[in-house]
Amino acid sequence: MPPVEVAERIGRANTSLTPAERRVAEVVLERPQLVAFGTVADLAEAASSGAATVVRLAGKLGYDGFTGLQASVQHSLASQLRPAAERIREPAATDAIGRHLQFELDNVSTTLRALEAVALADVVAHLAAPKCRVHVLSGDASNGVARQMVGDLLALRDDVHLLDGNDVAVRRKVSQLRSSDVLVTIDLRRYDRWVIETARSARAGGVWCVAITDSLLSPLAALADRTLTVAAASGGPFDSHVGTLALSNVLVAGVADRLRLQATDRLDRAESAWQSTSSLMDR
Amino acid sequence: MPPVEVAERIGRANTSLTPAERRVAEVVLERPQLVAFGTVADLAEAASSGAATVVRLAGKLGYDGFTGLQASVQHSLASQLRPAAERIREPAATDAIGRHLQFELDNVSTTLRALEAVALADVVAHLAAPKCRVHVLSGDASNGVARQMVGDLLALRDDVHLLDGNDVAVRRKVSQLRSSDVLVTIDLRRYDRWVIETARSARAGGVWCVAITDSLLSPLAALADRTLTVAAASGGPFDSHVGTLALSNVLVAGVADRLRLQATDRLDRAESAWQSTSSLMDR
DNA sequence: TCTCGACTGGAAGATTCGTTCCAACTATAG
DNA sequence: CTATAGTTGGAACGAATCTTCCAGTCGAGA
Repeated sequence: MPPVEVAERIGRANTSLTPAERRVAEVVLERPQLVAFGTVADLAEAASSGAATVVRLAGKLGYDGFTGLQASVQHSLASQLRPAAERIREPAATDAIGRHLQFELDNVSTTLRALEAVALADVVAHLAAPKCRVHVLSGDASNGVARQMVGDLLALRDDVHLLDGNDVAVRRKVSQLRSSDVLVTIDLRRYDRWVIETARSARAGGVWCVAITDSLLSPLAALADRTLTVAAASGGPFDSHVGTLALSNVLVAGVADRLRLQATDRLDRAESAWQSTSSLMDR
Repeated sequence: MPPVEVAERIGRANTSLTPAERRVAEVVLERPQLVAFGTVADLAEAASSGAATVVRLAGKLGYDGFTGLQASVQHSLASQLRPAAERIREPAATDAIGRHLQFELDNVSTTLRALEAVALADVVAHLAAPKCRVHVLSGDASNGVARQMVGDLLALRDDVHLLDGNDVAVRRKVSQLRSSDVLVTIDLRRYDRWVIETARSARAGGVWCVAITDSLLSPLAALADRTLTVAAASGGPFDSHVGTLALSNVLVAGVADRLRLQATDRLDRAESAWQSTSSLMDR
């Protein structure tokens, strides 16, 4: 939602900006109103820089001083104002992007609204249980989201595993499950047979199962101890897993909240490891 | 569309306005941007009145001079500028789920609104190019989303690869890139150094690069041919990649649209393979 | 360690802007 | 026709803002 004109120029000047100028540029992108309505001093304060730096940035971007930059932002904002009011009356989304936007907003909204607090708390409690092992099982279509969940949970606790690989490997892993383990199964309509069967055999072994699926009528829901439903409507050829990922984020945040002490310790250790190898960069 | 605050006051003072003041008030209602962005002189000229009349009107409306009137209009305009339409419906943001809901809705909304049609078309064209190979490179935190994208694209076309594994493997793969290839790099702030360096060396080899990142000021944006920005605000400990996934879905849908014939053929073959092994179930 | 260059923010100067004052103008009542 | 109250816009004043200049600071390289 930042103005296109200035965003374009900032992107072009990206490499030639000094640190202080970069701070100002970030504020310009993130808070355009401050540029449109505010003054040089306001921007400078928000960016923790001097007024001169603000003016220099404007010049570097090709504008005629801060006045030129401000005029550009005002123009962009004004053009965003009219259509905004008119689009509200007209919910019809003609363009492809707008159609996707509606689908995805609806997926997120439907998925999270359907999530009940008690169900969430129950699942989180199991995922945060200290001595259990967590296994994530996913249909092929949602494999990436499942990996995302595993990765996030691994940053918070040990013993989180994705059940994948070939059929033999999965069967071997499932045979090793303990009754104290937790299984998260993610699969939507057009269910993968092997996923269902794997989940069923795990359940038969006494593993506590939570299903993340598209309907309470799903075969997954039939064998799970808890079922969380997701919306996956899409404007494209495949199901959208945006709602699923949003749900995963809520679960992960819940686990992080429960494991605050251990998790922060874990994160700190990871952080210091990154620091020592300087494998992360801020800019 | 006119700001409620001033409209209210103008309506209240309706009868006590002089002719010239009335002309100014009309302009204020019909062209609020002129008040928000302009000066006393601008308003006076638009209303064919003197500057003093403008100031007098502001005082009559109960504002502290023109400055007060302008501040009021700016405030109203700024509130109309945000995607407040979705937030207002939400009753409150007290519970954890509601907070996540707001974050994720905003991520999706901001990300897809920032997507320009021409940029989308350009990226889709490259991703759908017949003879090129597509490589996806991702930071650790967005690994799952990257895999999701690779999986979806693989359902539509050949030669889509995720650049991962150990450092040596990645370097080997990068060294094999051709100038006709396409590289999709996904990484957000706290950029993984190896991702940036890998992308840079690929770019040096003439590979067409698209960056999916959180800001135009990202180091990725500096070296990419195209940059798509995503919003990743989160109520949890980690960045949310919901917006990124939504963007990926739009890209995938675009590619599917371009490759309709080949893609449907591909999907049909996959479908029949599933059918023959009955590896998918409807219920 | 020293030098040179780039970067940065404070301060002065120039400009614009908001406010106020007041003379000119208009309309209405006597 | 005249006088008075109300209205209006130009002009001056003071405040705020933008711009420019410059000395201090930091870091890289010799």
